[in-house]
Amino acid sequence: MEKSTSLQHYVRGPHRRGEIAKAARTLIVEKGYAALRTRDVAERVGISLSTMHFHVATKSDLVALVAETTMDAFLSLLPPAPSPDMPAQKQLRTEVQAYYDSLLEHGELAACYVQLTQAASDEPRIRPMLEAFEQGWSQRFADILHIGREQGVFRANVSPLPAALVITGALTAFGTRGPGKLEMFWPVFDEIERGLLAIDPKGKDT
Amino acid sequence: MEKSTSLQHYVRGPHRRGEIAKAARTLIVEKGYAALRTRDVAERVGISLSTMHFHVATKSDLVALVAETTMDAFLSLLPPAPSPDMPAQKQLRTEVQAYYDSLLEHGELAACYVQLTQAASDEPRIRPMLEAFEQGWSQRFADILHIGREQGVFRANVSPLPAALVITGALTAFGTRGPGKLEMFWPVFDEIERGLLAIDPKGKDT
DNA sequence: TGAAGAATCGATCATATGATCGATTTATGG
DNA sequence: CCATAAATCGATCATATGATCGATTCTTCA
Repeated sequence: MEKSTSLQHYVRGPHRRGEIAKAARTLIVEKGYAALRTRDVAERVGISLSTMHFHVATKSDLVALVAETTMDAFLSLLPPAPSPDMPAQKQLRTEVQAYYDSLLEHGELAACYVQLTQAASDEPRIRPMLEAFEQGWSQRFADILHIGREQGVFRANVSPLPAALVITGALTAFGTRGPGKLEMFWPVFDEIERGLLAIDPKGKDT
Repeated sequence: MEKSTSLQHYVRGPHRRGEIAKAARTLIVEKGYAALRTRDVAERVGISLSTMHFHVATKSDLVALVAETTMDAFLSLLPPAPSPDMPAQKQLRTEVQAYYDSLLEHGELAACYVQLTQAASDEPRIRPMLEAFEQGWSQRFADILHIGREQGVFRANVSPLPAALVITGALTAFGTRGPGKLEMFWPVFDEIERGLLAIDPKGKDT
């Protein structure tokens, strides 16, 4: 239990903030925001509580840092912005697939997002961030739906924004439920898609 | 600040547990489960911390008590169980209307439910309760959808359970968002309904 | 090479919080 | 009307937790 020989103490630059943010996110996902302890974060990084406070002054700052990095990471996983020149049904699938992949490969992000939602009552600073994120995400779906309606692939009476809220609402539910519950993901999306598609009897047009 | 003349101390019977549960629920809704303090609950009821512990031994017991009473209260607001002999579209509306009413008149219940979801990590005892509740609620919608499909009011290719998850997922999102966001409730539901209804060209049958 | 500053640590503080204990007060049945 | 149990309270404990302080070690660069 004695210190290993090669411990390279003393990390320079802003690297430690990244490590701290990551550790905090992991702990938030594992035990929930309510159980987040600055001590545990420091221990996870392998530094003392004091050092941790040196890099991130207060717990409030820590939460804000986690919120920033988490949502940035999430946004970087999204496909290109919706385009009127691409088939809408495919764009919808792609968008949802990206979310599904994020749940599989980066489940921490969605799970952490849910926790941050709870943290918002303690930390009003992060609320605007969360709202902007959620609104932006819904808008992507609304854009796709609008495009698809123009293209005639979706029902003519689709209301883009409400329909987008249906999608984000239904899919967000999978972020909260633990893994294993993911088996209903595609059945749920398929059901949504069936409800959106224009009835195209016999594939004839006009 | 001196004790009012007529303070009827000493409440007999199990009445205090009810008061405590109610106070705890209110506080959970106001400030979130993470900020729930046994002291605050006691103060809200108007008793000392010791008395509070006399009636509800531990904080864990308190949370379990809140979970029980909250879900019981919620269930009591639901309409009669789905019936194959009634028009499914109307039953669906009724079911959703009941939920909407509960959000308006008893927003504490849905809000508290969301908080209890978070509490589940600290308090494993309440997890089975929450799961049973959620499963039961989704099943009600699944039953209605199945009935409606048989009746021909809903698409023949509706999958009851996935569609039910779409509904509960989309509607649950309104429980988390604060009031004021409720204006999108019915547009969202109308969109869901449009996606479910069988195309009934010109209202002719067979 | 030798300040100067960046990074780290151990010790400690101040407070919050769940829980316990013993004493006291009140209602109730016999 | 009084003895017993239920209900209440104040004081206190034990611990958890965010934060601070001063000393120490390492890195950098002039």
